Amino acid sequence: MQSIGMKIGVLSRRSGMTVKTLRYYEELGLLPAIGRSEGGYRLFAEESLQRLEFIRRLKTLGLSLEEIQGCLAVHDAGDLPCGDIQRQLERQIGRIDGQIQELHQLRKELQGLLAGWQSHPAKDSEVICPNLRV
Amino acid sequence: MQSIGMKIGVLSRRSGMTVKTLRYYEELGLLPAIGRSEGGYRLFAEESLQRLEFIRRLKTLGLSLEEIQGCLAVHDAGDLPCGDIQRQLERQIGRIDGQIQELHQLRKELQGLLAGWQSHPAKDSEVICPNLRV
DNA sequence: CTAGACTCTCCCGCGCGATGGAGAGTCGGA
DNA sequence: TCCGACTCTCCATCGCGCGGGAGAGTCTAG
Repeated sequence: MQSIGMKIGVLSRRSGMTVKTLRYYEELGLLPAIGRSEGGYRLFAEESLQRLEFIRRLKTLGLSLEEIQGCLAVHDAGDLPCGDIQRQLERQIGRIDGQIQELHQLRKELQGLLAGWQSHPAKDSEVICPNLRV
Repeated sequence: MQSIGMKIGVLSRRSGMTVKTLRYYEELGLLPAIGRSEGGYRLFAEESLQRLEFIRRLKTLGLSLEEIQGCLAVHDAGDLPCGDIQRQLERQIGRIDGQIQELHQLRKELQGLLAGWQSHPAKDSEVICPNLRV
């Protein structure tokens, strides 16, 4: 007695992802089906559940589907993807640091403007908002 | 002798924004033209330059075109938009703080994972990456 | 008068990760 | 046999701020 794979609706309920999303992932190559039923239905292996947990986890960590696909390709080649994932996560920290920097910079600029803000400045026909001088 | 308005190419060169962008802004109602020439060309007033500087400034501060449009509507009603802009900038600071929070949270999570990362963990057929336990 | 610069409208595409719906086919239980 | 649940493919849409290009018309200098 061998497993013949589950249909997409079952995988959807067991994984908590929508049918649409699963088809989308399959289309991208993130989630290979083991085949099709006679009627043309996708059939998925049990391992698909692990795979989806993995995808979900890396997504919450901010990786793109493309990056996740890279990690899965290493896994599918039979290797432990840990090294690859480590590099991706380090890259992700770098991106986050960059974004935090930018946001701090922007926040500083906004704070500076608001610090000197005058609610009722003299009108100046040359500018739209005297506080911004533009 | 009165100004008859400038064509879009002139405004583009003087403002540093592309013709496409100017048409887009006009379509959104951000940048009203004073009319059309006989041949159907958009004609813009000198004030369009101030307006574009204003838009550019608020864009660099992270406001959406829709929010900017709100500020310009106040201006066009004859009022100083400073109060409105102040509220928008405060909102923007709030959004930024939220984003910074999220990024810090995510960074913390990533750091935590990488801190205990093992380059060559024992293989575990139940998971794809033992370091993530998924 | 003509070449070429300029402008017009209209429609498509991008990134990213999906979501929604139409219309058709498949499957299982009563 | 028939209903309803399920699945299929294909195509469109979202947000956001534009960019590209086709095909047609307009203006201006020589």
